[in-house]
Amino acid sequence: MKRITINDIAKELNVTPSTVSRALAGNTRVSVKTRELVTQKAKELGYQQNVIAASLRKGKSDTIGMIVPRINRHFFSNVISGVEEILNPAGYTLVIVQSGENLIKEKKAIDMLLANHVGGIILSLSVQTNTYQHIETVINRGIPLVQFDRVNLDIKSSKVLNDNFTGAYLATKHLIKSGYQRIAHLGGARSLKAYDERFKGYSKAIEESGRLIEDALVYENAITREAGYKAINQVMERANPDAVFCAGDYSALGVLDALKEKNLKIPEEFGVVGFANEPFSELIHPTLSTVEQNAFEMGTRVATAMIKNLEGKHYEEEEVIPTRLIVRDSSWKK
Amino acid sequence: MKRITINDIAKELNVTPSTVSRALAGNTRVSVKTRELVTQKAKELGYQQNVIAASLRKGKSDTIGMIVPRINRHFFSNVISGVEEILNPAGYTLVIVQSGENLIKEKKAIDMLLANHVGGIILSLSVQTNTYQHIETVINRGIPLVQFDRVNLDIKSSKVLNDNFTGAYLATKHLIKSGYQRIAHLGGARSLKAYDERFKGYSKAIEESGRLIEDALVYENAITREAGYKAINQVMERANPDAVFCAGDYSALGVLDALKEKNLKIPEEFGVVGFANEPFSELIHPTLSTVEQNAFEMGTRVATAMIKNLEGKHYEEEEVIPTRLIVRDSSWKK
DNA sequence: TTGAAAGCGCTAACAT
DNA sequence: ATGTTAGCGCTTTCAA
Repeated sequence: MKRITINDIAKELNVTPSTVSRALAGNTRVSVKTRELVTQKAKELGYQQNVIAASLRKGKSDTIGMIVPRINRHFFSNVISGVEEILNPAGYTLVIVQSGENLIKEKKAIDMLLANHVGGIILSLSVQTNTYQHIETVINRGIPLVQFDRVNLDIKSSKVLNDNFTGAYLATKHLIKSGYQRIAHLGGARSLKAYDERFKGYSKAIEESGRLIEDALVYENAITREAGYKAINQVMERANPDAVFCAGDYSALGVLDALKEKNLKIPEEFGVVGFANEPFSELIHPTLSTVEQNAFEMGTRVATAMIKNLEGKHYEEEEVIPTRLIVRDSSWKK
Repeated sequence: MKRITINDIAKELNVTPSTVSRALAGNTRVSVKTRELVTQKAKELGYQQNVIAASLRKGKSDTIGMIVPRINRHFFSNVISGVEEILNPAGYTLVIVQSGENLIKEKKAIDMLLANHVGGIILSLSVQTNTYQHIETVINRGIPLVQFDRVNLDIKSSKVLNDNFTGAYLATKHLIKSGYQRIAHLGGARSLKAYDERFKGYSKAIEESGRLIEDALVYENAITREAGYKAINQVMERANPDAVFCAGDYSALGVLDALKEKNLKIPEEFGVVGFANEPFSELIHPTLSTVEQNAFEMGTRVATAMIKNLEGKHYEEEEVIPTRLIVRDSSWKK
């Protein structure tokens, strides 16, 4: 079962491959008649362009590489959907690779994508990433880069970010308004800007209310359910909180575990707000107040930025996607 | 910033590109010394193979295409992880495309992958798919195909399936043993084998217990939360069930909504078992009994089957991955 | 408006 | 053990 090439079409029509190539590309320097003839014959023979050959010749491809820490996270899989929504209709193909939150795998992923001559790379850094030469390589090769969510600000590229600061600020302010007095914060690794911003949003709200940031109320690096459970227990022992803003829904889950164990009433005796609006957050009991990140929209913006880069070059805007507080049963206090 | 090619290496070393190519491929017909020289120079110059050129020349590539209905489903994203786990270390690259449960997008995805000359295609059919020429095309092109989960049995290819039948059988049997009398079933589209098998497993267990399959207790095509809610309300009106086996966790969620609305005690007055072990199933209240599908393992098996196809050709085994009943609070009755 | 010719970077048959 | 040569399928100058 040999594949049909432009040469086959050329022979059948007694023209040259060049003409066929041009006709197929819709080049107006080919007569309308010939173009029609070619298109029709192509369809008749079941011709399909050999993208590989084309991109070898052109030195670039319409394949875009995307590196994410994990594909099975609600946030990332929705960003991916958003990216595809824009990229596919525009004629681009998306290759997705997982770094698994691992620097070495991230480097390999970039190597692989470069070896495959992708037209551009979309990247969200792994937690581990603390060295950036592999990313500079992308820039140096002149390949468009769009960073999102977990970005490195020093690297020159388009960036699409969540408004983590405002999300955290609103969440904390909401806890304050609800009447909670001693509001704790379970954060993530502050080396990542996303988590640092959430901490800053928390701090701003606390300070605005005329209170002090107490170190004893803040716990860094607790983003899993287990870590959240342990962290809140420690904070409760040392700082007597009556509410907590968690930098992630999973740690909030751990907090709920601990509170139930202690038979504390939620939200009457203790308020909880998470971050990310994971699907489970509205399914658990009590339903979890949280911050929505608009992952899908982020994806569409990322893709749009990539296309601009691909077309015009040197589009280095930094976009911020708004976040939105969702108040549910874990924090609303009459 | 020009890329280093084998020609550059060849010139520097005063050998021919062929030698470099062979050396890089580890061909033993090149002297050990030359091989070392080449490898070192390649590293020195920062050489990176141009995969595009290689695969144009070889007429095939190490890129494997994978088409799934949705990437943001727990099951599929975990299958993907499993596939990557095997494929990446083996030197293959995975391109993931979503069909969005849409036949037209599925066709386009296949076209795209074929145009990109992928070495093989991994596929799980969309719900809509009822025509199969586009898949035959893959076979006719001689490109290895591995189907998983949502497969078409008439198409000749490797297949990896869940043991839906046994999962459903065990789930239903568990409800029977727990003492429930009138066990309903909310199923999916029976045109998909997966859902048909679940229905059959349910039927077998019911019959074995000496009861009859009552049409009024069975509801087809309810796999979302909303559909589950509506379906169970209808079934309760017409057939007086005291338990239900749902073909999916989402419909089970809808069932729980309805039961809570009616103030029925779970599991005392009504038992529920779902299917898929979605992450939320152990987070909701009551925790949901369900059937685990071992998505990750399925992925590793799929990848292994693909590699066998890639190497030996015509490996058309049909593998079945065991499922496992997980009993939680929604069904255990003392 | 079309053709001729070259070449993207690599591999593989066929020498030597 | 290495070199020569040809060509994968396409695009793109340059020429006509």
